[in-house]
Amino acid sequence: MTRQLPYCYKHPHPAVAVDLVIFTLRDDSLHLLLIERGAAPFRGQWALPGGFVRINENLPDAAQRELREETGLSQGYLEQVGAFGKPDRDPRERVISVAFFAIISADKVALHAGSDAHRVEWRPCSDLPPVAFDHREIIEAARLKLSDKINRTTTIALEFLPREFTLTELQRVFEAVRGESIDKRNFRKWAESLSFIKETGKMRRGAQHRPAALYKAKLARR
Amino acid sequence: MTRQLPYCYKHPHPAVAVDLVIFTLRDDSLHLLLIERGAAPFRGQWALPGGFVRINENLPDAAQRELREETGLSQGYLEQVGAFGKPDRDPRERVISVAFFAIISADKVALHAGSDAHRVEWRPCSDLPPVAFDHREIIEAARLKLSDKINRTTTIALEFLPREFTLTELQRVFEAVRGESIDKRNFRKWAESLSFIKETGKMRRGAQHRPAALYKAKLARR
DNA sequence: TCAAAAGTGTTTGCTATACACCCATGA
DNA sequence: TCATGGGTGTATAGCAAACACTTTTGA
Repeated sequence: MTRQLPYCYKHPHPAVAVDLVIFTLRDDSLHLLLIERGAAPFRGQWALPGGFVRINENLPDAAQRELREETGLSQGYLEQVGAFGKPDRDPRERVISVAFFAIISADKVALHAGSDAHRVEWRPCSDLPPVAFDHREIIEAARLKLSDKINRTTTIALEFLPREFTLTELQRVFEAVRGESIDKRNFRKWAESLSFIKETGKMRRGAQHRPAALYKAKLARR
Repeated sequence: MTRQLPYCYKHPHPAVAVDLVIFTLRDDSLHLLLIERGAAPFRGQWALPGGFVRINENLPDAAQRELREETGLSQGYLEQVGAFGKPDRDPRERVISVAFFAIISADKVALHAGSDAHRVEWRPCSDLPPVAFDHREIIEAARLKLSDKINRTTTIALEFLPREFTLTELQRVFEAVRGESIDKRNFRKWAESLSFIKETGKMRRGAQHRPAALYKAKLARR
């Protein structure tokens, strides 16, 4: 018995996990990463990537580790959404989940099917399948937090974009996150006042229309 | 051995606690509740009230329970701040703390010294003593969240006040939370546009100055 | 030459801020 | 009568939103 269950406590302890809501922009719309669960419970259902926190691991480190395991990315914006702990949210045992949201730019992702997952897929936020556990609730909280955050801390919009980007691409980020379209002239006037981006002098050519000026962050990222 | 440590798991589990940042307004300034710890670790030091989450208890319920144990109040605004989980934040064992902030009106408090606390005191936010664990960090996060929240969700300002209040008292709430003074005429003009308060028709008399009109929430609280 | 996105200004209304004096009361 | 907070209006500047046409390219 002690062989199989070697960690003993005076009082009952819950397990603690991290779950990740990983956002990206594809085809001008907000997507997030779901995995198809390869093990019970909820085997075969879609769910957020996540896993248990190691006993000496900081919460953001655990989130970072899961992010790397699912996407191959070792950097990317990460922010805590909060703790979710309804007693029956996991049928196995009491599990408190600390949710994080992450933002990554679509051009940098290499998806890895994890050991306990069949498939890993980007799904549009506007059309999500049913998800396991209380992950729907976590996703809603993360979306709220993200749209709050992008309004306050405009710079994180850049996390969705490659190093060089056009103003229209930047506009699409705000439109996707806010879920509404923005007037082009008003947006560009407002973007001029942003102090954290600058023109590169280069142009993006090759499309069947007028070339677009390329911008980048003033402070180098990544 | 099994007698003393009867709860056994295959993997190590952290303990999970809730900690409370309980705000109130006293003498026109923001205060929060601290307890003097009566037991190790940090015996004799000031700390936030809190305790372990029971194995079948929802997180907000645990916070509500702690709030009641410390203040005698069974209602009051409660909102999660987030999870704090540095591996060494508690010297006893790995403890993940889920912090909540609460708002209560000073006129309703009956402080109870808990079983593991010597003293329970209101302390001004502007002049806090050193606190145990990572509670300073939790307090800062809670203050940020509170001032965010009061700007977005104006109605929670009422949580600081008795059922009937004057406009000056309401102004003091915003001033204390924002940490800056507000022009009286601008405030009152803005307050007129609030749809969730109304005049009672009554006046607060008895002070050595002109009586003040009393207001209350349009929707009955408590 | 056509389709498709890039780029560009002005007007209007609302909201935030600055600012100073008289009023009603209790001691 | 005096100290104390209660109560009131106007002017200005800055920001958000509405709104339409010309330009440049690749196919």
